[in-house]
Amino acid sequence: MTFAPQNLRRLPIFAALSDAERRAIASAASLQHLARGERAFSEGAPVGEFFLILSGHVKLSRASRHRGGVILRIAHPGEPFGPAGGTQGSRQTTTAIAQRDCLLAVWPIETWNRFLHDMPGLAIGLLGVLERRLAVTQDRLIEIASLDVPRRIAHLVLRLIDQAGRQDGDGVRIDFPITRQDIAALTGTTLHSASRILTLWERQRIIGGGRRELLVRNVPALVDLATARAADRDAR
Amino acid sequence: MTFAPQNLRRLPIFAALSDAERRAIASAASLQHLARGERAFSEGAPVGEFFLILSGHVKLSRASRHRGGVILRIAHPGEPFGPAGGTQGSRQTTTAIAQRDCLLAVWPIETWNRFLHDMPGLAIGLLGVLERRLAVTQDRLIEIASLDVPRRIAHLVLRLIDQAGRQDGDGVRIDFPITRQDIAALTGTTLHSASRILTLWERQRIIGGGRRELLVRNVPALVDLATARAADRDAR
DNA sequence: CGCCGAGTTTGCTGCAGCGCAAACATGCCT
DNA sequence: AGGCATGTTTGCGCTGCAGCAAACTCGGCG
Repeated sequence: MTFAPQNLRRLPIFAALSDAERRAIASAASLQHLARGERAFSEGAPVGEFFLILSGHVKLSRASRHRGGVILRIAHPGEPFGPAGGTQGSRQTTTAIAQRDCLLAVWPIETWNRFLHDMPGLAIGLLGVLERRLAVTQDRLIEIASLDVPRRIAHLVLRLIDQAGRQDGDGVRIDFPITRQDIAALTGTTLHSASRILTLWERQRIIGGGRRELLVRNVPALVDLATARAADRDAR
Repeated sequence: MTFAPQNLRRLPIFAALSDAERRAIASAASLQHLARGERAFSEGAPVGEFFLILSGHVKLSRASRHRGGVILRIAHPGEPFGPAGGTQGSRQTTTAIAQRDCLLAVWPIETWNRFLHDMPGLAIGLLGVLERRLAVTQDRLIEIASLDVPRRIAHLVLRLIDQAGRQDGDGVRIDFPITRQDIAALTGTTLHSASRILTLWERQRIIGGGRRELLVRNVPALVDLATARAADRDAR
């Protein structure tokens, strides 16, 4: 994605703005490159900027004393991250790490807040984005609170397909690198449990891939695994 | 709380509005009573109204085939519920049940959306509310993903104190009725596990109360339980 | 081109906590 | 005042999965 006003129009966050407003926002942005593994900010750091992903994927995680850490979400191209709306909190609550090389649009937080107050459509757009984010977070909360580990992972993979799936020959490829550890941190389990389950599914030809890769060969089977009632216990 | 514009000013959602705007919003509302156990809407029903709690507490829950169901949040006086921002989704994703008798302000969703577009300050206010809600939901996600059951319950009780605590003689009382089942559904565990833990804490004089009641006698002890590293395993 | 480290697989063991079952308490309704 | 429904406690067995340990594999770097 190039960073031009006509592309910005396609983004939900900017949908309710006029062309002039989009141009003003675009021209106030600076671009930032982030290599894989680099971080845009760390947990606890003062909030200084508002970020929008132009290309790449950013992992937002929080450390937890027990377990390795939990991933709150993975942000995809076109999505903002950093201070949710810009209005609250002066410290970052998460650490942002690039899953792959990224190009980011960046605004100083004061500039962003000025836009937010001057352009009513921006608040509306951001409201929609936050609503959607809240809905996804709530879904994950329900899953983690009520499903066992295999079902949680099945739901996660389906969500990843939805957010970042790309048709690829005989299946759907998740188009950014993701480790078993990441999958564990996204579903509230351990690397070991996640690895076991994915290996099993690979043997069943439901998924494929390798190191840092994830390819879903049989989506319907995954849907079954995600939704089936306990009673179908036919592992191995 | 009476439903008058000068009281509305104190609510975060209306903070950025002018008096005239608040009056317009107030005069467009209708009032609705909800007895304990009654529901404002059910999961899957079409979204028709935007709700604001004037008094009482409303439980927002979602059924899940496994487990009894999960509580997404408990909304308190001054908080809106129903369609998050009003902009997305035509179906309710949760069921809203009164934890105790409630008085609600209600707007038809079209009216609410009109306000949202005509009053820039309203979108800003709602944005802040959603940000806060998202932050709380994320906290819960982290807890449930990384902490064991006793710690999750300790965190929950502390959060309840924060949201609905009222000084009461020798301790802090949660000022709405809440069952062990509710506590289980808020922390992703079973009634039985929750009961065991709370009974233990009652014997240790950390909490008290009875049927549908919760009184915290020793807050620092709870903070310890919530934050202590695994290593302090001194039950009984 | 071989070493090294990051990522992954696999086995084994123990236990937290779920599932089931049943008794019990307490407030509410008639 | 009694009966009933709702909420709570408690016991017990079983198991999913965390926790530890170790081997293995691939890709990249010197």
